[in-house]
Amino acid sequence: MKLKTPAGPGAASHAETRRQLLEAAGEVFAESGYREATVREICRRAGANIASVNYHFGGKETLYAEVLRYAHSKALEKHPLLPDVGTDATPEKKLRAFVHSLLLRIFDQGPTAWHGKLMSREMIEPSAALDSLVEERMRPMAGQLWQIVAEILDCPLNHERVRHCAFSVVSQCVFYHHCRAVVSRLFPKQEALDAAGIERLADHITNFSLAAMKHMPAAKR
Amino acid sequence: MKLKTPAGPGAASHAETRRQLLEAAGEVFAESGYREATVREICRRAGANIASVNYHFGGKETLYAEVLRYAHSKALEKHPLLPDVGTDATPEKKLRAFVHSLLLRIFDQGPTAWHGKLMSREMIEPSAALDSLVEERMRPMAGQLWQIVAEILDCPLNHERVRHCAFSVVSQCVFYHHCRAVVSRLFPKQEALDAAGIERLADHITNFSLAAMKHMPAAKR
DNA sequence: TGACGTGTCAAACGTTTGTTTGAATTATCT
DNA sequence: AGATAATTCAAACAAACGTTTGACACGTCA
Repeated sequence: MKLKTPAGPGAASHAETRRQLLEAAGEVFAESGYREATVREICRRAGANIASVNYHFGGKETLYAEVLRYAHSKALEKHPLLPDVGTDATPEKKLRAFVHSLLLRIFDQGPTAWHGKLMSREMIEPSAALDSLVEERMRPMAGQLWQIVAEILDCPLNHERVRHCAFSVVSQCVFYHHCRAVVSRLFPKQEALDAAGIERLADHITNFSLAAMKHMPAAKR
Repeated sequence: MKLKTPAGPGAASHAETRRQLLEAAGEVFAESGYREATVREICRRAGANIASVNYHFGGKETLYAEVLRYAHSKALEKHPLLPDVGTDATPEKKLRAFVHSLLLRIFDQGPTAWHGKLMSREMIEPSAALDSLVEERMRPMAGQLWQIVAEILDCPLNHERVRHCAFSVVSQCVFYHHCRAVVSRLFPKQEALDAAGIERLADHITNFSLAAMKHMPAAKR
């Protein structure tokens, strides 16, 4: 990897500049959204010239599409779909593992924390990239959860109640992330969601959902 | 209501122009977000001049704040917080009423369907207007829910568990709307959320949450 | 060395944005 | 009717945006 001296420009490689632009663009797009994000700010953070976006990607819109694909593959390589739970574990333990893993994925705060925010924006303003994202990443996840829930409920997999309860579980996981703007305003001194906070949140969601599924009134049909 | 002839303008009242601007702005802000929405498009839909936004509201940002407050009060007046339940009702019935009313507010599909979309955008991209909105509208709502939950849990109001469970209830309500892009892709023939569908969803969320709160393992502290 | 292709740079381009302006129009009151 | 304040209008404003441009620096091969 070649170091670029600030004063003497020039010798940075094609691929390296591309990568730095993608990383910077991911940050800025996640923070500000597509429209409010400016090419100037992206280039500033990437340490590149204003014209570099058009030179390397052809334009702002093409860059955004590339960033989504880049984020997708990065998230896949960091958080494999199948968590490490033995198939012989109790469904209760599987649910706990599923919830915890989902929370970790959502609240990932590494240097690439913009993946989650980018996806949140896709929820509200879906682009063409969401279709493949749902099919490749979310449908397998949903299938896993349904099997766990169906085991706990002792229901057939395609029962309506399985779907409802699975959504109830997922909804609690995504809530603190999606609505963090309101939550943090309601509780200014809310505990930071570090590893320990995520553990406790996972405990609450699991306990809440398990108690619910085991004691819900019988299905009407 | 007075019809305004395009050629000969004039006699629309101050309040009427304000209202039409608020309605048009609600639509456009919900469709495009704050940044992408243009004052020109808002004025075009309102049948008003480009300068009217600055004349009546002082600017785009002030208009947006007014639209948020307008949307919330309209939604609240259409679907009151706790409709037709007396203070002597059981906490179970109160919870059911709260959930149902919240769902109605979120999924309102009348000519003012932009309320929900507007709130979703505020969650992901909070503006300065969210602060007052949380304090004036959402904190009282949260207070009501806490009282109901505390009654059901038989806990003191400021117990951590009350807050967690209340969030679990709300999260289920907002999920189907917030993540509808994913839900509708997972189930292309998802049942439409008409009045009956909302009733059934309210039943599920209430049953799920009541069973959870009544049978959760005892609090650690 | 010299010519060529690649990547970077500062500057400028044309467009769109929110906002301002000053005249024109309307309503209200004496 | 005439005067005054309120409201609307077309036009123009400065700023910010994405994009384009032409010159410049560097590595490579003849």
